[in-house]
Amino acid sequence: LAAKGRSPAERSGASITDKRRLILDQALALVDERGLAAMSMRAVAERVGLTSMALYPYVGGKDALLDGLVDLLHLELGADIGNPGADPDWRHRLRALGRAVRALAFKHPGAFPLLLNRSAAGASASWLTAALRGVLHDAGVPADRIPRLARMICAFLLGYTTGEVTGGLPAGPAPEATEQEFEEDLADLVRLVEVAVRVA
Amino acid sequence: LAAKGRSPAERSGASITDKRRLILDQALALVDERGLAAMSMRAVAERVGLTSMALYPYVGGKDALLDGLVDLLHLELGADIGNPGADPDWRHRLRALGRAVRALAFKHPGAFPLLLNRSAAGASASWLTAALRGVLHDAGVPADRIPRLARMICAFLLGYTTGEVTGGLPAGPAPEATEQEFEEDLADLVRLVEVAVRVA
DNA sequence: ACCTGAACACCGTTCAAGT
DNA sequence: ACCTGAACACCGTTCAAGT
Repeated sequence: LAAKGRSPAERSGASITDKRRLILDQALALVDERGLAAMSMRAVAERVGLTSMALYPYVGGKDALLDGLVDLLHLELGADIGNPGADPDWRHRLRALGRAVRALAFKHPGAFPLLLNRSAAGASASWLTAALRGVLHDAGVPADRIPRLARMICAFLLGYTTGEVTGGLPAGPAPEATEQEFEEDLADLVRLVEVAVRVA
Repeated sequence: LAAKGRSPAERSGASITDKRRLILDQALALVDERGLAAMSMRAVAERVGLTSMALYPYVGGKDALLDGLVDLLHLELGADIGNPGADPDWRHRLRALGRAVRALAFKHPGAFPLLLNRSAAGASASWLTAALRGVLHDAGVPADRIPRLARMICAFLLGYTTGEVTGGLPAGPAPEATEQEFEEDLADLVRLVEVAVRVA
């Protein structure tokens, strides 16, 4: 699954950081396939073609590895909605953001709950907040209300989608929200922002 | 810490289920004091005064024990806001609900994230949803919108407070929301409900 | 420089055996 | 009936040793 039998630091590529990334990618793939509980240092190492002790210089322990996965998820989220070519309609952008978060959750159901469970320290972590604040700014929300409202929406999106993926939200009849329900909920979110503008 | 040197099933009390509860209580206390990672079967057993193998008949494995903790949290939440003597003002009740959830999070920061991370299957899990639906009903939200809106608010409250307790929400300057910020956010939540009524 | 073997102190869980 | 001892297959992590 990893690159074919390459020797370490082959051909003097920038491999210190590349290898770290390779390990993180394989760890995420493992979590996607077999769940978070199956992600042991030994299992990750085997997937990469090493022994567990060899991972430590690159990812520094299991806890740090989990933080690395959180970073990876944030990066993927950032890539899914690139800043360039942004829709001028903030309503569209807010919906797109919501859909991107939800898509990430379903793509990585095992790892996604880490986002809300581990502190969002990394620089890439603030991407979602930045995007939300941009949306609120364009919506005309007064500047002093933007940080709090962005935080609220972030909490809602992560809580909602985490709940879908873990079953943590006591649902009605269906365990998961349907696509359509989610779209309606996004519409309510848009309305909340519109109210925040009018109240100003 | 547990009851003084009682023999098992002492005096033929209803001890099968009592002992289970005792174990769960001690497990929660352990998580409160030393964190979720420190909660091993062996550590819980030692706290109760048994060996780890003796726990299995009562709580049935570690995974089931964690589900038991989730149930305990839901029960505590239900007790914190008893149905009787409910404030007739739905706005007050909604705020009280939010504060109760937040208080629970800070009382059990280690265990609280389990609520969103594990499926809410137990009967006591639906308590929060039921209370929210009651609030929305009294607010005059049309019946067909209540389930979805209750789910949204639940997702928001759990996501928000989990994020506070874990640091999982990329915050602004301060890591945690202040009490006052939270109150303002609750006010926004009330407004969201008011909008849901008007749109009807 | 990069990796491994061996070892340590822990896990969750089982099952036969104790009282 | 209720509990334990011993054992199994795993963990995360360290460190001296290999190449």
